[in-house]
Amino acid sequence: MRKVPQQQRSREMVERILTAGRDVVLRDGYDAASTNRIAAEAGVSPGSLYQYFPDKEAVLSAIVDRYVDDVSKRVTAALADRFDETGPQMVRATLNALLDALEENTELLRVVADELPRKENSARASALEQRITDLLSAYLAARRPLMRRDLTPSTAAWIAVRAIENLAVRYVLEQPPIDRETFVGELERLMTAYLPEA
Amino acid sequence: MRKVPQQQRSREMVERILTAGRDVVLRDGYDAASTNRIAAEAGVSPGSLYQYFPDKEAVLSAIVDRYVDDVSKRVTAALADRFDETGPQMVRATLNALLDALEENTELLRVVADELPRKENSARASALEQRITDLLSAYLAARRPLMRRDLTPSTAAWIAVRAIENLAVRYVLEQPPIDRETFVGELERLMTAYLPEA
DNA sequence: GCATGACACGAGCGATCACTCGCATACAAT
DNA sequence: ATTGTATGCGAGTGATCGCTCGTGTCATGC
Repeated sequence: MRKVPQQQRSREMVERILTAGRDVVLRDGYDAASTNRIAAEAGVSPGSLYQYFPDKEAVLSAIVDRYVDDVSKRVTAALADRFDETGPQMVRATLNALLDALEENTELLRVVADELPRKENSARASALEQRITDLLSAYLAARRPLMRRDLTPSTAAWIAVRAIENLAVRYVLEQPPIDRETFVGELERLMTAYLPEA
Repeated sequence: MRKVPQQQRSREMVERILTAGRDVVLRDGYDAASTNRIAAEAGVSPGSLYQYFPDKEAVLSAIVDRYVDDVSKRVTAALADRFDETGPQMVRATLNALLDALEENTELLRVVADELPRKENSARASALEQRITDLLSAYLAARRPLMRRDLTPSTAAWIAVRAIENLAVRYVLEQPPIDRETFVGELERLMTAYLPEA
């Protein structure tokens, strides 16, 4: 942000720009979301937009951040809630929270996951991934005595987290002929089979 | 292709355009790969480029197609070679072929997987995914008597193929602190644990 | 009510882009 | 040699883009 909006009307303008930007992205696609068009959609002049955003990237970044932060919070909250329960319950609860969050706005997910170059997302997404990976890694390390001796917790966590995350996103976007209950059950099985004593 | 090159020199020109395009993409990134720049890099005029390619998309598409087709062929070949062996061997051989193919040109993989919007890839990548999914699905169906009764082969195949593919790509691109032997072993375990009788 | 800074405007700048077209050249067949 | 065609050229077109800046309006403190 180039300048902090101080008056009520400017704060409202920033808000209008963000929601207009999201609307343009949803309606016309990510590539068509030019600053001029977002400003027009928001009923704001291009110059006004640049009073509070340093460049185009900042506008779109703010829009995507809102979405990713929302998903992030819901998933980490679900995981934290069940952190003391058994492995299968943890997987199930976290996965359900993730699927709920992703299914709530499939169109925005499609833009973020399919239209944005991964590069621009990696910082955001990998922040969440890393947080979850660390949590799971710690969890596994605590249970290490019960597990295979040769399995490094961080390795298992790296694999498990990426597998689950990607499968959940693909499931929501591709809508394969697998009903959700079955899907959740299978991923639970996949994880408990891989990490049997967790 | 707008026109089929008939003489030797025009075929060479098309070749020069494709390799120049790949070089530009690798050096300057996907977004910077404009038709003018590719033509300049190839030592060719923009007009000439458009004699054999209908539009920009066709040029970049041809470049990416080459790469994806190459990876595709190697992986399907490896899988077909081991199709009559046991599950673990199949997984190991296929995964090794995939990792070999991906590691051979990490930079191009990065462009295709990280800089290209997934949308533009989905047709290409999902063709491979679908082929492998079908193969694995048939394989599992043939062994169904040995397996859990409630597990639909196509469901298990969908999950297994996407999990392996994504994990392999991410492993090559992110280079997590997991050595390759361990990684292959873990994915083999992940699969054999999930599909124990396969 | 007046001054001051925050706010909003929108025409337009400079750059880039995908793509075209009129023209010159090289090749192949006769 | 001549002719028809395939090839190649590159300046140029029109459109779009991100972004600026000079101008005017509004809110706020005094």
